[in-house]
Amino acid sequence: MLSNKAKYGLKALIPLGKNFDKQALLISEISESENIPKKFLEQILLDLKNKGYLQSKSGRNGGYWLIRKPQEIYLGDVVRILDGPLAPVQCASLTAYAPCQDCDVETCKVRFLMKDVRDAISNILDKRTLFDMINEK
Amino acid sequence: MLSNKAKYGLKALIPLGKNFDKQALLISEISESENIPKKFLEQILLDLKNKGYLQSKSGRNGGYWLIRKPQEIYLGDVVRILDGPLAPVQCASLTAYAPCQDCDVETCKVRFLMKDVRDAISNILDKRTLFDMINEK
DNA sequence: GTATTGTCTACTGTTTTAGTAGAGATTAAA
DNA sequence: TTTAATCTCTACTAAAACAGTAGACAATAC
Repeated sequence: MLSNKAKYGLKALIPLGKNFDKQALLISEISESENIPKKFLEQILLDLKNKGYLQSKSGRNGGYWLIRKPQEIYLGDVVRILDGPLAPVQCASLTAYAPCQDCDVETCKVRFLMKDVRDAISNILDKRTLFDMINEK
Repeated sequence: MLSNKAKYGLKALIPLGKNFDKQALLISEISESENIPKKFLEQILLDLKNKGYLQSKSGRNGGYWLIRKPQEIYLGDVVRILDGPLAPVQCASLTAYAPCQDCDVETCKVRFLMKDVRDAISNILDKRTLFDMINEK
C-alpha cells in the first residue's frame, strides 16, 4: 500500500520537476494545483528537502525548487523516504532488512516469494525517474 | 505491505498443501509448526474455508484440509482474500478499482506509475501457485 | 456423555495514518 | 524598521487498521 503521504509527495514533485531551473513554487500553489492539504504538504516537502531533493526560501518570492535533475530522481528513493522500504515484508528488504520472529531466514518460502515481489516492485520504481513519470503518456 | 494475517495464511497453506489428499491437520499443529498464534490462525483458516479453499471437521480426528489442488491455488488470490487488492492505490486496482478524490483518472501520472507496479506484483503473485511456493528452493 | 476440535462474535490494546494547530524564524520590500 | 509573505518546527489529535485475545457454542468421535 502506498500512503497518501507518498502519493502526495510524488504528485508534488511533478510541478517541481517541470519547473526545474525555473522559478520557485509556493507550497500553496502546489497544494492547490495538485489537490493536496497544505499543512500536510508542508511536512512532505520538508522531508524531501531534508533528504537533499529540494531547496527552499522563506518570505516574499520564496518557495520550493528542485535541486536535482528530474532524470536523476529515482521514484523508488522518493517512496522509501516517505513510506519506508519497498519490500512487502521487512525480512525481504534489501535496503532495510530485519528478521521476522516467526520464520527462518534460510528456509521461509513466504520470504522467498516476497523477495521476488520486492524485486518486481524495485524493477519499476528504482529504474524509473521523475523525468520518466512526468513524460509518461 | 503484507500484513501478518496474509503472511500467516500463506505459511499455513504450506503444510496443508503438502498434506493434500492425505490426513487433516489440526489448527494447533499448524499453529505450532509454523509459529502462528492459534486463535489468530483460527480466523485465518476460517476465512480461507469460507472462500472455498479449505474444508474442516470438528471433534476427534477433525482438522483442516485443502480442497483444491496446490497447482490451482494462486497466491495472488490468497493475498486478496486476506489483505485486499494487490495494487498500491485503489485507483490502480484491476479487481477493486475505486477512484481517488485528489486526482484525475485519465491523466494522473502517479496512477499510471502505480498501475505498472500493480502489474509487476500481479505478474508474480497471480502466476505463482501454492505448488510453486512449496517447491521453491 | 465426555473429550476434542472447529465456529462465531465481540472485545481490546497498539500502531499507523492523515492530517490540524499554532508559534516561530526568514526574507523582501515598502 | 515595520510589515506581509512564506517556510519551519513541534506537538497534538481523531480515526482507522492491525494484531491479536476471550469465551461461549456447535459438531463429532469414541
